[in-house]
Amino acid sequence: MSGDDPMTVGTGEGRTPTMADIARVLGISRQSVSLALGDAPGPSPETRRRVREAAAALGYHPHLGAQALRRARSTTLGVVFSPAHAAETEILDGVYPAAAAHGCGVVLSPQTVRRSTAEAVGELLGHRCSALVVIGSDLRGRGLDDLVARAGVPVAQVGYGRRNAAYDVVRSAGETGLSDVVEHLHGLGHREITYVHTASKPATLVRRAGYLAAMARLGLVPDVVGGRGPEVEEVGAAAARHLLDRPGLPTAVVAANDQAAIGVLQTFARRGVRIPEDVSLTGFDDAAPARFSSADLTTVAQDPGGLGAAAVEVVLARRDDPARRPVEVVRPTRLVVRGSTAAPGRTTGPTTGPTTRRE
Amino acid sequence: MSGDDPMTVGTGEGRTPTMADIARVLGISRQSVSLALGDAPGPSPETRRRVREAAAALGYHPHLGAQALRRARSTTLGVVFSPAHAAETEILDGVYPAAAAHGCGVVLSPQTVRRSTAEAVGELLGHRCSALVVIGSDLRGRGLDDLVARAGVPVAQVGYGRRNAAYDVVRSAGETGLSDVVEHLHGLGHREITYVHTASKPATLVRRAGYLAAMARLGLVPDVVGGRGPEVEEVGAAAARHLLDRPGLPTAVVAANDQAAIGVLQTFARRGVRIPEDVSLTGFDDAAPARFSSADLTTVAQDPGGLGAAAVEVVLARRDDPARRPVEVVRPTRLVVRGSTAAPGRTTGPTTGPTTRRE
DNA sequence: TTGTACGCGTTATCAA
DNA sequence: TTGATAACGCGTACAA
Repeated sequence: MSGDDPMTVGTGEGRTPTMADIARVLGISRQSVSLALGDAPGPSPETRRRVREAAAALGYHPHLGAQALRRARSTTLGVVFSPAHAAETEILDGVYPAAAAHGCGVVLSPQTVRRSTAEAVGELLGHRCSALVVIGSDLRGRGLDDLVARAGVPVAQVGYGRRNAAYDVVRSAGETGLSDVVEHLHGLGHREITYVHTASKPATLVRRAGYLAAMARLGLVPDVVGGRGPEVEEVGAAAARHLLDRPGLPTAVVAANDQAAIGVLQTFARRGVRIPEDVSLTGFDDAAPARFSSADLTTVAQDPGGLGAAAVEVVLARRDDPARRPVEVVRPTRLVVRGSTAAPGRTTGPTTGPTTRRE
Repeated sequence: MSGDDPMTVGTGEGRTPTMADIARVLGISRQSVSLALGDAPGPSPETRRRVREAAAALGYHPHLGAQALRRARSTTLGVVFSPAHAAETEILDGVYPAAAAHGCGVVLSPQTVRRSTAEAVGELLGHRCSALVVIGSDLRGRGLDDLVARAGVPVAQVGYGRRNAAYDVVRSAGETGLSDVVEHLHGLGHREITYVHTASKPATLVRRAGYLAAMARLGLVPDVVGGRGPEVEEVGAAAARHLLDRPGLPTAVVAANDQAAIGVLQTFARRGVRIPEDVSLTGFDDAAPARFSSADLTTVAQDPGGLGAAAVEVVLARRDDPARRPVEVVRPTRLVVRGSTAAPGRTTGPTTGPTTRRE
C-alpha cells in the first residue's frame, strides 16, 4: 500500500538508490548487500557478483554520511589546501592513492584569502575526519599549534614546520637542494652568486639557509636580495631591477622558487641581459613555469606526489597508534640542469655590463 | 555506572562532542540544543546564548554526515574542479559565498590526470549532493551528457558547453573579449594581426571565433597559428618559433590565453624581438602570470568569482524548481590595456626585421 | 518554551 | 550463508 509496492522498485525514479533497493530487486536482505559490497565474509561469490551488478545497474553510491555516522572510527582523511598555489595542488595527486590504499576517503577544504585555515579545519571536523593533512598553511608557530590542539585528531603539515611540534612535518630537503645549486654553479666557475629571497612561504627559509651554508662552505661571500610581496613573480622582478641598479651584476642568480626566477628572467630580458651568457639563473620547484622550453630553467625538482603520499602515511600511522610521536619527514630533491646555467663569460667585474638599455 | 557518569561529561575527552553533550552540560534536552543551533523558533534568547557558548567551549562541530542523512533534501553542493588549472581554482572563491547564501555546504572533488570526471562525480553523489557544478571538465559532448543523465541532479558547467544542453552553461564572453582586443589593435594602426590558438580547452574555440569575426568585420586577413600540446606555454613558444621562421613578422600577436602569450613573450625576448616596439602582444585571462609587471601584458580580464557564483545560482534555481530548463549565462569580459601593445613601428613589411639573432 | 518519539542509510552483533 | 535488531547524530512532527 505504501511505498513498498513491489511494482515500483525497479529503478526508484527520482531517489538515490540505497542498499534496501538493491536487496529488494534481488530478493535478499539488506544485510547481505552490505556484506557483499563491503567484501566482508559471508555471502557466496555468486551473491556477491549479483549484488555488484545490481548496484551498478541502479547507479548505487554508498551514502558517505551514513557510513561516517555508523562506523566506529571514521575512515575519512581531511585535507586543507590553497587553490592559489599551483605547486600545492600537485600534492593532491599523491594524497588520493595513498589514502585509498588505507581504505580512506578524502575530503578537501580550501583555504583562501577569504577563508581561514580555522574555517577549513572546522568543516573537516564536521565530516568527522580521523586525521588531517594541511598543505602549506598560512599559519605559523603557535597559531597552528592551537589549531592542532583544538582539532583533537592527528595532523600532518606539508611544506614546512617546526621540529618536535605537535604535528607531523613533511617537506622537501630545500637546504640540500639549494646547496646542490650553489655547488653546480661553483663547479661551472661562478664566484659571485646572489640569492633572491621571497618571504612568500616559510619553506623558503630552509632554502635560504641552504644557500648561506653552501656559500660559507665554499668560502664565498653571500649576497641576499629580495623580500616579501603578494605576487611572487613581482618580488623576483623587483630584485632583478635592484640588481640592475647596483654597480655590476653577479655572474649567477639563485632564486628561491621558479616564479621568482621567471620574474628575474623577464626583467633581465627586457633590459638586454642574456641568460645564461651574461648571467646564469636558477629556480626551485620544477613547476609548470620552469618546464616549458622557452624558460629552459635550471631548477630543483621536488616530488609533490611523494610529499602528499608521505604525509598520508605518517598521519595515518599516528591515527592507528596514538602513542606515536609526530615525526619530520624530509624528502630528497633533484637538481635539474637546463639551459639557464653556463660557465661565466667575460663580463664579470663591477664594470659596464649590458645593464641599461631602456628604463 | 556506564558512560553517563555526570562527572565525566565536562569535555568528553577523545570523542567529538555531540548535541547530547551540550545538552547534558547545560541540563536541557538535546532537541532544545538542535533548535537553538538551527535558529529555529522555540528556545529563549538566553537559552540560545548559553547553547552557543557551550558549543564553542566544547569545540562542537555538527556532524555533516548525520545532517545529510536526516534532512529531507540535502543542502550540499558538489564541485568538480581541476587543481592543475590555476584560472579555475579562482572560481572556487566565488562558489563558497554564493552557496553559503543559500544555506548550502560545499564538497570538492578534484579531477586530475589520474582521476576521471566520472570518479569525481561518483564521490559527490556519495555525499548526496543535491546539485553539481563542474568547472572545466575534460569531458565534451556526449560524455558529459551521459554523466549528467546518470547523476540525477541538476548540473552546471563552468567555462564552456553546448547551448540547449542538459546542463547549465556559465562562461565568459570570449568572443566579444577577443573582438575587443582586435579592435584595440586596429585602433592603434595594426593590420597584420596573428592569432595563436591553443586547443587546450574548449573555451578557446569561442575566442578564436571572436578573432575571426572581428578580422572579417574589419576587412583584415586572418592568420591562425598554434595547435595543441600538453603544456600551454610551450604551444605559445612553438607558435612564436614558427612565426620567427616565416618570412616577416606580423605587427601584433593575439594569444588565446596568458600562458600562451608568456610562451610567445619569452621566445621573442630570446630572439631579440622587442615587445611592444617590434610586435604588440596580448593574452586572455588576466591570471597571475599576466599581472606582474615584468610581463606587463595587455589582456582580457574575466571575473572568475562571478562565474562561480553565477553557476551556483542557476544550478540551485533548477534544484528548487525542476521544471526549469537549463540556461546559458555569458558573463562580460574587460579589456585591460598594459604595456605590451603600442602603435606599430617601422618594421612591418616582409623584410628583414630583428628576427634572427641566435638559433 | 521544552520534551517525546521516530527514522534517515549504514555497519555491527548476534542468532538461525 | 543469511536474517533480525540495535545504534550512530541529527531534524522534525507533535504533545506537554
